[in-house]
Amino acid sequence: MPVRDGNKTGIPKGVINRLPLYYRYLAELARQEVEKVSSSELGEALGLTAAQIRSDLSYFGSFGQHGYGYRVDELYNQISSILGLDRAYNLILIGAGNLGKAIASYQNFRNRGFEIKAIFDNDPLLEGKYLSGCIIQPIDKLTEYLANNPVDIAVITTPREVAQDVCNQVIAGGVKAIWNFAPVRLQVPEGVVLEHIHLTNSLLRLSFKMKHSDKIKD
Amino acid sequence: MPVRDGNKTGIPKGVINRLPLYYRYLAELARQEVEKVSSSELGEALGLTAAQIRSDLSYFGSFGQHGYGYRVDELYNQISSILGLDRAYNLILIGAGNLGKAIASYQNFRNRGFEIKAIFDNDPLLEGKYLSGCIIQPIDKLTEYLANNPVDIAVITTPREVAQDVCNQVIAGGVKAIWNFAPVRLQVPEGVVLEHIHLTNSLLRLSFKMKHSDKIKD
DNA sequence: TAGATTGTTAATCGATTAACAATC
DNA sequence: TAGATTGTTAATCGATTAACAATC
Repeated sequence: MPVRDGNKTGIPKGVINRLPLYYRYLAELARQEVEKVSSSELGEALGLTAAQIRSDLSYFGSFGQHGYGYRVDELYNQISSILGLDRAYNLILIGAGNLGKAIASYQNFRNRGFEIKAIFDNDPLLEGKYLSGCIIQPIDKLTEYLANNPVDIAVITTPREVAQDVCNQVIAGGVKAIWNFAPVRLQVPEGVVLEHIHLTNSLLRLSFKMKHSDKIKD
Repeated sequence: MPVRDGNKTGIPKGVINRLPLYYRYLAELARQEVEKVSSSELGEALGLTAAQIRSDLSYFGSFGQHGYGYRVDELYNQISSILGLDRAYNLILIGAGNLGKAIASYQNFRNRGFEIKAIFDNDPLLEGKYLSGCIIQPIDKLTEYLANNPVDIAVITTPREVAQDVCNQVIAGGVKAIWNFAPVRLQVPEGVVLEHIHLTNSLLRLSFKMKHSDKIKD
């Protein structure tokens, strides 16, 4: 499995954004029991060039066959593995407000091996209630929980005021990945990975595009 | 107000992503009653180069003063206007499940002039209930509503199966902007703008980063 | 084999950064 | 005026695309 690039230069962000697209489209093809696909067919379907798809894949190895294309099931498995979907993840969720409830109830993640194991919230009215099969615990139980249970990903759906504090706590407890929904740029040390879903920024981009739709690239 | 670029080449995506950052940080500075800020101070705070900030702003005009920097309140107002926040928007929300409820209850948008005026859902159990001050209506009232009320933005929080169909309906009703939370790539005609929040893609990126944290750029 | 499509290199394109004249 | 910082051009960097030898 020759890899185009050592870990000197790294994987460009655009590649990381496109991998989930490939994954999802290949999942769809596999469901339809399509056997093979070429980079130009993939490009056609996803609005990308064939060259870009081949180039993206070549960061991770050679998965196709000259003159044939890619076997759908094989490429799907390879990309699943590249995305880290060949294992299960333990999640905890901090903040059981509306957004936290929505995420806890969302089944798409669970189906792919991301399971919420514990939920924390500071509201005494929520304490002891069940949400998606988890009992809601007060946040001062968080450190104890982290000391006794393996946690891969912390999902932060708290108000912005406490998000950084919660973030620091879970990092202190050894969590290495944070999925943040609070509207604040969290500071994390080297070695902790972070994905941010920022609803307001997205809405502001939409508003911008409405005002400037004539002069937007792409 | 000399603009660096006609609408020949357009505004790069990166600029659109950064404008909300500038907006939010300037709002914070204004709240703290800071009077002036330089591009290097902004860059420092946001993890960007001073040159990039000046370059981004120059797409829209010249807002600074040589030898001084930028007046916080003035730049804040200018960026607000660039983002289209100098007016109000009428929103409708289709899909009153967990995610729809979370968004309807989220006050951050309303404070900036984005107001949800109507909510639609196909579930007969929800019909007639109130959510954030709106009565939940069946989706077959949607076309009639669009014919009689101005709608700037449709928020789609339906299941993926019906999202494209709902999208087509609102576009047929004249809506020019769609904020999509359903896990599907919506097809929209020229002239309709689209912002997509894709929770699963974000989680897959996080998973990827966990597996490859050693070889990621930036 | 002939036809097709990969993987990869070279060429192109676009975005970021550095540098600096303009100027408050 | 001297010092500082902008707005913009030129240089650099990185990502995308085109081209093609390798090969199934």
